[in-house]
Amino acid sequence: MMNDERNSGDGGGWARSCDSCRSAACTVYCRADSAYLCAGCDGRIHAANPVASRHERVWVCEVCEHAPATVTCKADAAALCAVCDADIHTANPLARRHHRVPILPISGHLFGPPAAAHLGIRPDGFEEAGEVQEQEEEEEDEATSWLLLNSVKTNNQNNGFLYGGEVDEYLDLVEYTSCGENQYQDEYNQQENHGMGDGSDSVVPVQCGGGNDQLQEQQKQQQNPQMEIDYEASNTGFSYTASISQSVSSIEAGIVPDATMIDISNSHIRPPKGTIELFSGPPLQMPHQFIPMDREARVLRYREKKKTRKFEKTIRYASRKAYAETRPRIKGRFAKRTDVEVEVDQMFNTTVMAESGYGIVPSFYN
DNA sequence: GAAGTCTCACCATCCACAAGATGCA
DNA sequence: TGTGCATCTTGTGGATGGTGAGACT
Repeated sequence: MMNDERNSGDGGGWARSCDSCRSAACTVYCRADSAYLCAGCDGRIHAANPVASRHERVWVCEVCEHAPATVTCKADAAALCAVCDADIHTANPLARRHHRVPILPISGHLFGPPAAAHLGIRPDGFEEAGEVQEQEEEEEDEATSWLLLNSVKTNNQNNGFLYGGEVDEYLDLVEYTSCGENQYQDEYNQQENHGMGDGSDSVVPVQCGGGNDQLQEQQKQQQNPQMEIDYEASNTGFSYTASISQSVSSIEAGIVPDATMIDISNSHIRPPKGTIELFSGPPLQMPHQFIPMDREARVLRYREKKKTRKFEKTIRYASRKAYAETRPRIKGRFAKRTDVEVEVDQMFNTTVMAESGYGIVPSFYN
């Protein structure tokens, strides 16, 4: 199993397939075995015995997905191979300022978001000893780095977002935990069990980086339900949005060249914690007519993706928003309702209930 | 120092959720 | 009487938006 050389795996445009199961895309490279493994096989093989569990593995490069990562870019929060690192961080003087550190090998069980692992954060949420102080210093460098990059982007035409640049890659981690794992699951469960807009405090799937685009996309998905897996392979790989019956940032679809489109929705599997079972089923079907994506396209997509992320406020409870908007205020602060207002409110509700037969909880589904 | 921009705390109310209490087989 | 399950009650904390104050450019 010698796979050290780049692009020696499967077709150039696709993520290298797992050397064990040959079906899923690899996520880690085991140095001891000289093997590229998917998360499922990695967990299976390296949990088999104590010796195997000590094998040091590294993440596969998040850009090309074909070579073991050699460095972690703190600013990008991404693990990159030497070639991608050179490509990305020699593009301009500001990119060269990104703080990169040699990739930290992973040992033991590989569960939990990759970001936490390759950023030196243990799965239990605690940072590794001795890294806290160092990270404080690094954070300053990062801030300088991406802020400067932002200012440059401002001069470019591709901007308009408050949080462009490098920091969004960190926020991807938040997205993953708060949106991918919880929100989407919750939404799916609610839709599955109750349907939309059943009058309760409905969760509004406004956006997780996609804004209204995602809402529109969701509506499309509801019209044409299907299981879909979206993985932002070129990004950090951690903003992994495994969604059922909804997904796919239309932003991506808008900017990624056609030649790369197929790859977007299929080329990847880096399942984070709790999602391995979800993807351990039948391997993804590769389309018969896929167009290989070269490195340039990947790097381009990687960069474009970072530029087009949106971070708008997410309204989780439309009813609360409605109540907040109708609530009396004093200098912007919520004020207590007067008795008169309460009475009027009750009268109104009584009238409505008499007419419709049931109460109404405001909901903002359009 | 002035002007413009940005960030954040504040407030009352609603509701999801968890824990405890209760009833029944 | 003890156990397990379902239902009800209660308490807690998060979410919500407009405004002003302060920090910052």
